[in-house]
This record gives sequence, C-alpha cells and structure tokens, in this order.
Amino acid sequence: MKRPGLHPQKWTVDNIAKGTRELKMLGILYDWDREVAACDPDYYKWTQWLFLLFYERGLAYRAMSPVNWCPVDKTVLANEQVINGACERCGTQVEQRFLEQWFFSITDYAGRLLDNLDRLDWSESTKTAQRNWIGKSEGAEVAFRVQDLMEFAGSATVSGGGMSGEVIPTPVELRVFTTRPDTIFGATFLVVAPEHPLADLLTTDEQRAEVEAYREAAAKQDIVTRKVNKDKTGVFTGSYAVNPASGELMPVWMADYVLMEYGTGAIMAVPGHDERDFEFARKFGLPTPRVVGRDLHDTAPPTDAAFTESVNGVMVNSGQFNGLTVPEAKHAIVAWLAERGSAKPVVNYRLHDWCISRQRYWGPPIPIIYCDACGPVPVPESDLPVVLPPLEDFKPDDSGVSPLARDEAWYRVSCPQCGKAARRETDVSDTFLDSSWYFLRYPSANRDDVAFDPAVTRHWLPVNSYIGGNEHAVLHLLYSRFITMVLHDAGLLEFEEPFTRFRAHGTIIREGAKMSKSRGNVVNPDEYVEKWGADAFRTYLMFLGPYEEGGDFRDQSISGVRRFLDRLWASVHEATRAGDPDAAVMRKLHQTIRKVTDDIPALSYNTAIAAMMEYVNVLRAHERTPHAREVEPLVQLVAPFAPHAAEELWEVLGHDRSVFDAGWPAFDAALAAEESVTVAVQVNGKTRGTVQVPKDAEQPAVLEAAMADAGIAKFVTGSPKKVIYVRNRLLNVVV
RNA sequence: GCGAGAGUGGCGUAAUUGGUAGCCGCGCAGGACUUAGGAUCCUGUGCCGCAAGGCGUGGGGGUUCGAGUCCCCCCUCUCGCACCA
Repeated sequence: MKRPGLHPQKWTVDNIAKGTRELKMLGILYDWDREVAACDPDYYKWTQWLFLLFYERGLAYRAMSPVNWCPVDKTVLANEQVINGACERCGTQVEQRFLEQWFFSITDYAGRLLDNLDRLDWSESTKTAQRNWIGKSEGAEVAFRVQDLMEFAGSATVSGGGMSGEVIPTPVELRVFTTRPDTIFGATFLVVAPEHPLADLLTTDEQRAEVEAYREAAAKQDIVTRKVNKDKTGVFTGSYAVNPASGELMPVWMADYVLMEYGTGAIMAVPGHDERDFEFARKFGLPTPRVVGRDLHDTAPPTDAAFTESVNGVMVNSGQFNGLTVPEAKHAIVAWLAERGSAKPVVNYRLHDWCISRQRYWGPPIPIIYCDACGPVPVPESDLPVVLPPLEDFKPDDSGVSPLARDEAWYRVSCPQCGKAARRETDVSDTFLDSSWYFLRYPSANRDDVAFDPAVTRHWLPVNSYIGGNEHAVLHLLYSRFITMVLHDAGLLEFEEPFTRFRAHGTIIREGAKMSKSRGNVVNPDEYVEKWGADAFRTYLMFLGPYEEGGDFRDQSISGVRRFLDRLWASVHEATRAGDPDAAVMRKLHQTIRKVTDDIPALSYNTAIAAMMEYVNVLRAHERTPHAREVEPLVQLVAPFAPHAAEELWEVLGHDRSVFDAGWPAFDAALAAEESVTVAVQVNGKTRGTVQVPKDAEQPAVLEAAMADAGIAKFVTGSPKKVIYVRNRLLNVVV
C-alpha cells in the first residue's frame, strides 16, 4: 500500500476509487448514499468534536513520554504498531524518544472494558485476546521504608501546611506492586527502573558514577531491544530499605528489567520464587531463600530455578504465616501489613493510556491552540473543522514535529480566548481514532449538524453483527468500545457496547501458502471476475472453507462452483410448468431450505452451498427436467451468494421485481419429512449393515428387520445380552 | 515462555454435537456424445485384500454398548502476546 513520494491526498482518493470499483464489481450490497471517508472534513469535523468532548471530560491529556520512534517514517508508533521491535509499516528497528503527546485515558475504563466482555456475543478467542491485552493483575502495593533517608522541604505538603518555617522530614518510602505478597518474607532486595523518580535520591555518593553510567546506557537503548534482550544487567544504588514483614535490610538495586511503565516502576525481588529475580540474584550473588515449599519440611533454598508453584504451595520461613497455603497467605499477609500501614490491595492493568498523537501530515489536526497567556485552549466547536491545509511538502523531517508546523499561515492563529497571537497544535490524531466511531456516523452520514442523530442511532445501533479480521481483536475493537462507553457516559448514547455480536473471518491462503505481494501469489479479483464471473468468484470464496477459519484458494477448485452455477442456470432455463413437481424432489427442496436458512446466520456458508449443490444434483439426476416450482425457491436461496445470476434467473421465471424484494422461501416441515429412515445396525459396536424402516419405528420392529438380514444376523452368535436403540438412527446388539 | 486455535482420503472440506466417518467440491479412472474437446453428461473413487473380512480421523492410554467428538499424557502446525512483577 505504501507508495513513497505520492501525495496522501492523491493516494487516498485513488484507493477509495479502486476499492469502490471492486466492491461494485463483486456486487457487494452496500448503501452508497451513506458512504463515509475519514479524510473528508465533513467526517473529521466530528472526530475533532469527539476529541473536544474527551478533553472537556478530562479524558484527554498531554504528557511527556517515551515513545517508539520510527527513524524511516519519522513518526511515533503505538506499542501495538511495533512488531518484534520493528515498525509495522516499514520494518525498520524502532528507537526510543521523549516527546509531548496527547493521550486518551483508556485505563480509566479498563475495569469496565474487561467486565463487559462476559456479556458480549463475541468469538471466545477475540474476547481472550482483549482480556490478555487489558491484563488485569490483582495484588498489593507495599511500601518499603528506605534506611536513613529523609525527604525535606520544598514539597507541597510542607509548604501548604502552614508550619511556619519548620521543616518536617519525612522518611522516603519505595512503593512496589506485587501479585505475590505472600512471598514478602523472601523478598531480599528491591529493584527500581532506571527512570524511577527517586533514583537520584537513592543513589549514594560512592555509587553515583556507576549508577549514572547505567542510567545513560539504558536511556540510549530503544524500548524494544530493552524488552527483547533478557540478559539481566543492573547496578547497586548504595541504599537499603527495610522489609516491613521480616524487618531485615534489603539492598536497593537498579535494573532495566523493571519497567517504569508498569506498576510503580519498582519491585520487591523474591529470587526464590520468581524466575527473573532468581536469574538476577544468581548473576549478582544475592541469596535466594525459600518461603514457599511443597510441604512444611521443604525449607531449603531453591538452587536450580525459582519455585513458582502458586496454588498448592505451603508457606515456610514466614513467621506466623508458616503452614498457610499460598492463596491463604496472600490475604492474611496483606491484611496484616495493611493494619500496620505498609500495604494495600491493588489492581493493576497492563493496558496503557492511548497515545493518539501523530507527528505526521495526513490526519485530522488535533483541535487545540496554544496561547502564551491562556495555555492550551480548545478550538470552539463553532470553528470546527480545523481543516488540514493542502501541503505540497508533506514529508516528516527529523525534528519530531509535524510537517504542519511549516505552514506558517495555518500554524499562527489568534487565541480563541484572549485574541492574542497563538499557535495551533501540529499533531494530528491516530487513524484508529477515525475508525473507532465510524459505525455511529454511517447511519447519520448525511447530517451536517450533528455527529450522529439520536433517533437514527436508536433505530440502527448498536451493530448487531460485526464481522472483521482478527488483526482488529485488540486495537480497533477495544478503542471503539472505549469511545462508545465515554459517549454513553456523556449521555449521548443509550448503549455502552457498540458491537453486540462479533465474529472474525479466517485467513484465506493460496495453494497452501500465505498470500503476499513478495511471493507474488495474491488473488487479483479482476482476473477471476474476468475468467469465471463475479458470482462464481464470490460463491467460491464462501465455499472454499469454513468462514471463521479461512481456507485454501485453489484456482482449479473454482471450476466446481462455476459448474454448479451453470447447472443452476440450465435448470431454470429448461424448467417446465407442465404437471406437478416431484414429491421426492420437493422433500429435498424443503430440506435444503431448512439447511441454508440455518447455515447462513451461523456463518456456515460452505455447507449452505454444498447443500444447494446436492439439491441441484437431485434436480437433474438421470437427466430429468426440473419443474419450475422446484427451481424457483432455489434461486432465492442462491441470491445472497450469486446475486447477478439470481436476478437474471428470477426474471426468466417471470418476475418483474428484484429477487431481493421477493423475501425468503418458506420452509414446510411436513414437506421435508421423510417417511422411511435408514437405521444403522451394529453388533457389539461394529456396524454390520443398515435396515430401511418406517420413520419412528419402535425397537422390536427394527430388531426384527435387522435379524431378517442374513448379513447382519450371522454376527449375532448368541442371544443378545443387551440391545441399544436410538430412534431413527441406530440399533446396537450386544451379544 | 504464556495464551488461543487447529491436526480427518491425493487435495479443499463435511459429520444432525457421543450414534453408519468421508456429504459437497477439486483431482483421478472408466464410459457416453463427438471430426475434435482443457466442453457437457453418466459411473466409480479412504487404505489393504480375489473374497470373506480387516484397518482407518497426528501418536499413546482411558471412559462407554458405541469416541473424529468426552478425560489424561505426548507430538506437530498456525496466530496473538512476551522481562507486566
């Protein structure tokens, strides 16, 4: 998709045209009166409006933060856009930079985003992906008092307290998050991240040079290599803290395996029971005592690896808690520490706030104006949209500032509050923000006074069936849910979940291999439509495998679908109206109606098509001529798959309105019912034959019929000990 | 490493959810119609065996009258996440 040098305006317009042409060529049913384009000011006006709504509600904020920086695309990437340390777009190794960015407070909604999943009709794999992404951890925050270290004046608590010049020293505490508070007696040292705010304070003069060197090295490293490289490195800060449980002194270390962005940026290391801490302790010669054993006698320190059993373990070397199981100890120890003011239960999430800033040209400008007197001022709603100016020179440079800053006429504005000279925000918003609310805009696309009309929205939304790729499992779907929840809280939506049902389609591979441009095996729809027709192409895509799993696109196999459509075509053209339809064929027809009607909502398109193929085989068996009433409902059934052919054939059958206005064929259970059934006969569980019996026949009659069959009877060597009969299905004689 | 999903004929797949394994399609084989056919139409097609029959759903155990389906162990593949305390 990426075409270097091409102006994004042109690129976007071309792609929309190309996509539209393909959709129309394939007969995709879409309401073209409601087309939306995120790059259209009529659309992004409301994306900007959404930003302002978040800003007003305190859910949009600006913060300095380390970001993933792609040196080739010269832009910031979300963590989600970094794949194995490389830029998702161009594959370049990503670096770390510090920039001021706009964030949306999605973590405020982490709990709801997680809890609501339980009541959504989504594929389990997608829900699991979201749960893992949100990454809830229940544990405790524990405070460790640092030995001989006090914080003095200058802090807000002292100056605001009116203590008339008296300076009250407060002990420095290091707070850590742990999911294993039960192991606190085994915590032998603390580790802080290199970026930890207390790092300077903690570092003693003797250790300063070494610590500074370590911090500098860590700062140079990009975020990704740091996480990929799992060799433990670290440096002693010189400080000691007090273990609130054991009272023992613990050295405070600094290491880059502790991440500032998770928890408190500091950990209590329990080397006996955590693999990473174990590795670190071994490297730096620190002790690895045991506090959890297989039983009460299992007290010797682990030597080969950390003992991480966390369910059936029993506490040892842990004072009054010895003998408790791990889950019991978790509660008891947190309660005990809480009483003494050094711990509290805490829930932590892996999810980070959503960085929506992009230092790029092509995107909706973030509607903020910076004024030296007033600070950041939101653009008044009446001034929306903030239109992206046409720029010939749109490429980002190495400054980390959006190309928009180079357009002085656009960039310099007066402050909406005080009227003095001010500057526009030059970041544009993430494309995921555009796509996180398009389903709200779509039904109201023609409204220019509101983002979405309440009455229209009430009628059409939430989306009752959403089908997409699993690549959206965590990004698009999570952001959309978040946006919807906020709009709900703002009183603008009656629902808080946008997609009642979600299913992910599978991946289609080609001749056994993944399709890729480099391999040159992508399917170009034009060629197939040209050669086989749009209907055969569409129907084949539905037929080649289970929809939710994908399948293997084989050029040779498409001929089978084409043959089916040809046979359908011939059947309609040859159909007679003389006489009556055949009862057996009508039975098969109604069985087919039932099957297709059930399969479509279940996304079992491949079996629905197989059922219609079977029916056509029955229709034409032994070169018989089909009756018009036998084929007419079939044309309705096939219409969603092969709309062009169905529309033509519907006309051939004498209708003057569209087949899509004709409704769905009615299923008649009586016509579908079989009067006789084939029952499998087993002897000792092995199938030995079948018997034809009237439907719903009772066991004695079926047994009699089975014994009358010599091929079956010969296996019944003694008198039956037991006979199992499953009505209309199976008879098993145990001898 | 953690999480999710999947292993069925030569191939893509199906199986009323514990009840005849292989529907439908590709391919292949034989035949018909043909000057001809990369068209169309019939017939056959899991493997071994002349047959009777036996064997078969990644491998090994188990539950059951009966297992592709349920339980335990193992192997392989695909896709996410990955120093998350």
